[in-house]
Order: sequence, then structure tokens, then C-alpha cells
Amino acid sequence: MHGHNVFFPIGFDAFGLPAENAAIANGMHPRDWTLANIEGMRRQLRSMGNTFDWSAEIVTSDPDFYRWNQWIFLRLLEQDLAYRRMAPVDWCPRDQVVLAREQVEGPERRCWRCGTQVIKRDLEQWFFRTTAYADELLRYPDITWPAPIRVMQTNWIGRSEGARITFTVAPDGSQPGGDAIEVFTTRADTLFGATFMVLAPEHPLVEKLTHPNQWEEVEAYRDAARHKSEIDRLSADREKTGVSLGSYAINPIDGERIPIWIADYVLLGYGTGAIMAVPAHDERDFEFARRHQLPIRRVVAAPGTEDEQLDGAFIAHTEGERLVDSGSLTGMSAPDGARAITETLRERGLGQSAVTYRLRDWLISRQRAWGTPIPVVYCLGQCGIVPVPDDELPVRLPDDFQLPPQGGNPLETHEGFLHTTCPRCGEAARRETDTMDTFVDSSWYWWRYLSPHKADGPIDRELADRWCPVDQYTGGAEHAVLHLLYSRFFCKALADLDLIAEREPFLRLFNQGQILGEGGLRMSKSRGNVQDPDELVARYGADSVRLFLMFMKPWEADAPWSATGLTGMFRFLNRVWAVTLDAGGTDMPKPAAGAAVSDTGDLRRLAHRTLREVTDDYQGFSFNTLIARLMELTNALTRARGTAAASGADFDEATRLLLLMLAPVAPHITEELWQRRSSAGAEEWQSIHAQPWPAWDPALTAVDEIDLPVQVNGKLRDLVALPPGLPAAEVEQRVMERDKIRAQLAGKELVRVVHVPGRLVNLVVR
RNA sequence: GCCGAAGUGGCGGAAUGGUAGACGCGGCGGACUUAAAAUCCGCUGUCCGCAAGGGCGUGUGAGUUCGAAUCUCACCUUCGGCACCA
Repeated sequence: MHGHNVFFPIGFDAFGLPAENAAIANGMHPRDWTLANIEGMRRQLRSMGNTFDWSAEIVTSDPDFYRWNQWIFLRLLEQDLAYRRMAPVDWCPRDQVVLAREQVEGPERRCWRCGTQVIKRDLEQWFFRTTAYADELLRYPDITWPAPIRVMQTNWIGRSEGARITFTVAPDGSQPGGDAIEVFTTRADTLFGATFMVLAPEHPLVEKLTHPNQWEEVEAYRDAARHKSEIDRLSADREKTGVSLGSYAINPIDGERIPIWIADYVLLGYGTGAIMAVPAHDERDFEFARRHQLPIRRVVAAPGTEDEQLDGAFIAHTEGERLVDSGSLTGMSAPDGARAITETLRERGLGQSAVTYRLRDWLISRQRAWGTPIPVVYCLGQCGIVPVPDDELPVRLPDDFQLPPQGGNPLETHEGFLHTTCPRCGEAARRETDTMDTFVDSSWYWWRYLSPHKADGPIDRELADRWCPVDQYTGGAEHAVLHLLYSRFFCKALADLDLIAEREPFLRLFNQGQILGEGGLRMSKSRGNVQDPDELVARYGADSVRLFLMFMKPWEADAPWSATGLTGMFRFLNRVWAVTLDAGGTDMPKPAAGAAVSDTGDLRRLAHRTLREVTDDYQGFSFNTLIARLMELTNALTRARGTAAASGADFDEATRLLLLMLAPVAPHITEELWQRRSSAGAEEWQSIHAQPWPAWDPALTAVDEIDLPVQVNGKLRDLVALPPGLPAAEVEQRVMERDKIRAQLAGKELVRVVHVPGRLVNLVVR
């Protein structure tokens, strides 16, 4: 209606565990189960009147789509943005699958799909190197996204600036010394306060650095750490356990010998997996030092507070704080101290400034059959991991796999799929049986919508340049660090592969809310609280249901489903029907006395004002208030029905504008009414959805009379009807003449008159 | 614990410094009808009052302002995110 070309495609994210599990439960191949479901959803979406471009439909489980996942995977592999390595990973014991870090939720570390607590396992897995773009992902140039989403992503990426510092292991009776332990710290200024070191129990240097006398104790601790559950290990209020390795390191700034410990509060996966412990200035180190009687030495203090007793770590930065007890740097401000120490270490080759991120690489392999096969083979000869050549893509999922009754991945036992030959040397080879995380599918699908059948590449560059980035994206906040982060990573990676031009996929993001099940929980089949629109659509019509979904809450808010109020939408549309087709009110009992509308100009003005406001509301996604305004207009027209006013041109224009304004949200009934209006008149019929958006007449939207609120001491006391544009002095004079105001002012002293022209007058009295 | 969002009638919600409660649901009353349904009209925050009118009122308490649901501070509650990140 605004003359833009709009591309509004639809598709089905059809791979994944829910489909696979449901297929198992129903004894079907997941493909058959999925396609049957898609058929149902297509019908349901059409019944709601969604105006998708079905010619561009994508089904991600179709080989024509997933072959390009494989093709992109191979390009990322070439660029070292995809890799395989052994790592401690999150494993969901119920789904029997590994999960990406983003897919493990909450303090109890539960699987995002099934809610089971995950466990850590050391497994060899495939990763995408999202960390390569960590810094760029922190920038959001020229995109209009809700601030909370950006905050969540920023926190998730967790950039922190500091220094890497090398501690050298000291020689002693059992140990020649000389090994380097690298640590990361954000507080280089506290280096003089480092009184011990802590390595993660899994740190590779532990075995080498353990003194023979400590061997047994260290082994026992490492073993316990390995078997401890994730939750136990991560709960922050747990006692800080650890054991000494019996060896020592040299503090690179002052040469002091400090003991080396292992403790499970240091995580292998963050920074370097080792820390310098400064108990005076870090809560965790403080707690650990207290428990194990290690020295606590304060090295930063505000003047005059140096001798205060510490009963906790001193963390907060205070005004004027300076280094104390820090050799030649004593007296320096803390930030200068950090710089000086880092610089000194750099000169000695023992340190440098550094940045660390909380973000981990994206673990994309899944031990399940219903996903995109990862296109590599393991050569049983000499070649190791060999990528499948492009011209052998797609690596197809077999059509006949049997789901093993005991669970697990059927691809591992499918002889036809498993056995192949090495593309490099021709010897026997085994296919990779892991499939890709389904978030891979959703990370680039919108480019594929532009050319879903393109056979010689994933993306039509010319079309992508013309249509992308996506102007308006809609999605839930629950995808903040999942789909929305992965998609930004993909965009940057695909831009570096020169497949697309842009580096951000979605210019404007709107977080629509979710309609929750009764009880306020997310709808899901497993909870059995799914609401099906079919019955409501059959009973009230798609337009009523659509309107109600938009009217019941702000578009961005979550709310539990309740059909209370749906009847209001149905009644509203009935009134629209009545004012459009039966302005004379033949069905009305009889004109209500006193309801006659004499000034049809009022209807005109209301229609034009409504148009102005509704146009604004559409722009701002304020669907609920827009519908309310259309109801007001309809109610005014309803009151004029059956009166002389209803046969006039103003009434006719108002109903015409009403239909046009309503068309985007109630497409079916407005089209029908539009068509009937056209055939009643002489105009040749054209779809209402192809009409230009109407323009309002500024002369009609201008204020013609105001009911000026008059307050006395901020309390509303009167409303004074006035023409607009009256001089301030005259307005005030008229206000003062009002009986009510006189009564209010009687016996009081008028101190001040606040007059906001056109808005109100406030009389301040004493 | 840290970060973020929110708290308004019986219910969903409107109003982002200027008439609190638009619009809808529900409720009450009326018209039409033999009757009911549907439809249409009116009323509906709360307390006092026959009325005119007035008091109170946006989680709680303070503050800024002529004026606060809206801004500031503290607190309470709910929801979402993070979880020893050095």
C-alpha cells in the first residue's frame, strides 16, 4: 500500500531432535513425520491469511538446502573457521547428544530442549570459530536492535582487557625449573600482591610440576574434580578446595618464590587456565588463602587506609588509591601501576597486555541422525580427516535408516552410509556420522530464500545485494545468544568468503512477545498446553483471531493465552460490516432517540485524525492501540447509522478510510467489503491490498476546539471549551470568569499562573 | 550475587512531564422481542453525598517540579539473562 516491494517468505526449520524423537515414538522415518507436519502447518498458516511468498519456500531437511550447509562447512574448514578437537563438552544424557555452550541453561546447567542436567565429557567434536569475530560481534554498527539484546550479547561475549603474565617455575630438589606458567589478569597493578598461583586441575603442566611427595594427594584431587558434577563444581558459594603441587614459581616482578596449587575454582576453559592469586584484591583468592593459611598482602590502598585490617578482599576502586608495598612502584596510582608493570614485563619478555573473551567457539556436531551430515570422511589409510569434494555433495541421509531401539545414532550402524572410500587415496574410509546443529540451518536461510532452487551455489549474489541485509527482522528475545548471535557470526564469515557484501544480517530487529500457554509457561507439546487456532478460526474467522492476537497485548509483550475478549473482535468486525454495507441500519430496532448525528463534519474530522494516528501506530508496531482507534471510529459510525448522516459523503468517506486502515490486519473481510462497495458503485474493482495508503487532510486533523483543563494547585477543577490560537491573556481571562474557578479561588491569593498553550492552565494559590 | 525488563480498575491493557484508566472483556440497567439469542443505547476505579460536589487512587517510602503512572534515590515483588570468567 506504500508502494514498496516487499519480500515475505516462509520456510520450515525441519531438522532436529524434536522431530527425530517424535518419529521414533511413532515408528516412522523422521522425514515422513516431518513432511506430514509441514503439510499441516502450511494449511494452518494459510488459514490465518498470512501473505507469504510460498514460491520461495524452504525446507531445511531437503537435500537441496542442506547440501549448501555442507558446502559452506567446507569453505569454513578451508578458512580454519571450522575445526575438530578434543574438548570437555556438555553432554545431554537423555538426548544422547552434545550441546553448544549457548544451549545449556541456568545455574543447574540444563539441556535447552529437554531440561535434563547435562554432564561434562571429553569428546572430539566439530566447532565453528565464533571467537575469531569476537571483537566485531561486540560492535553493532548501523543496526537498530533492542538494547537488551545487545546487552545480552555483549555480556555473553564478555570481553575483558588485562595482561598475560609469565611466571617461571623455580628449580628445587625434584624439579629443574624453567617451565612457563602463563596467567591472565585484569589487575596487573596487584602483581606485587600475588602470594600463590592456582592452576585448573586439568591444566597440562600439573603432572610435570607435582612434587613426588604431593603426587598422591594431587591425583586424588584431580580424580575427584573429574567426577564431580558440573553443578557442584560451579556453585560459587562452595568451599574453595585445592591442593598444593609442592612446587614454586617466580613472581616476574620481584623474583619472589610463591607456591603453586591446583583448585577447581580455576577453569581450564577461560583465559589460560591458570591464575596468579592476589588474595587481598580478589574475593575468591581471599577465601582460598584464608582456608589454606596462605599470606594475604595488600598492595593497593587509598592514602590513610593502608593499615586497615582486611576482613574480605578489597576490590572496589576508591578515590586516590595508590600502590603500596610494591617496591619501586609504591606510590603510583593504580592505573599507572598496571601500565608500568605491564611495560616492565614486556621489556623482560614476561608479559604483555591482552584481551580475553568469555565467548567459546560454537560446538556444532550432534550425535543424531536427523540433521545435515558433516561432509568429511575418516580415511582408514594414511589421510586422516578428508573433506568430501564439492562435486560429491550432498552427502545424503539414507532413506531407510532404522532407529536403534536402545537409542543412539542410527547412522553409526548404517552400513551403506558408513562405508565409503577416501576421496584422496581411494582406500576404505568411514563417514562422519555426526550431523550439524540445526542452528546452522537458521544462520543463513534468508539468503537462500532469494534463490531457493539455485543449483550452482548457496546464494545468488546479485539478488542478495539487491534485497539484503534484511530490513525488518522479527524474533523473540529468547534467541539473543543463540540464533541472533550465530547469524551475525555467519554473516561476517560469509562476507569474508565474499558470498555476500554486508557484515550485519538484520538492520532492524523487533522482539515480538510470545503467547504463553495457560499457566504462563511456554507452549509445548510435552507440556500439553498448546493452543490450536483451528477451532477459533472456524468459529470466529481468521480476521477475528488475527485482530485478537494483535489487540490482547503490546506486540513485544509476553502473555498467557486466554480467549476472553475474542468475542469483542468478532463484534467489532460485525459493526464494520454493518456500517459499510447497511449504513441505513435496516436491521436496527429503531433509531434511538437523541442518537442522531447532525454534524457529519465531525465524522470526517474523526476519520482523518484516526488515519494520522493509525499510520503512526503501524510504523511503531503499536497494533493494539491502532485497533482501539479503529474501534472508536467504527463506534462513531455505528452511532450515525440509520440517521440522515449515514447517507452523506462524509460517512461514505469515513467507511472507505476505515476499510483501508483495517486492510493490513483484517485482510479477508476488508477485501470482501471493498469488493461489494466497488460493485455497488461504478468503480472498477481492484484489490484493497493494492490500493495506495490514503493521505489525511491536515486541515481536518488540526484542532478545532479544545477542552482546556484548568487545574488549581495541580488538581483538575474545570474544563473550558475554547477555540485554538486564542491569545494567552484572553484564555486566562476566560478561565478566571468560570464559576467553578471563582469558587476555588475565593479567599485565596493567586501566586502564579502556569499556562501551557493548548495543553492546560494551572493556577497556583495560597 | 551481577546485568536487564516490568509492577496501573474485577480482567487484558491505554496514557513516557500536563484531563489516569482510551479500547476491549466481564458486570449492571435500558431498547427491540410473546420470550430468548443476536443487535443497539447508557452506566461501570474507590469512598462520602439525595444531588451539586468533594476526598482518595498507578507496588512501598522519600525527593525534584506549578504539576509525576511517567524523572531521581532507596526498598519490595515478579519475570528474563548470567553463574567462581581471574
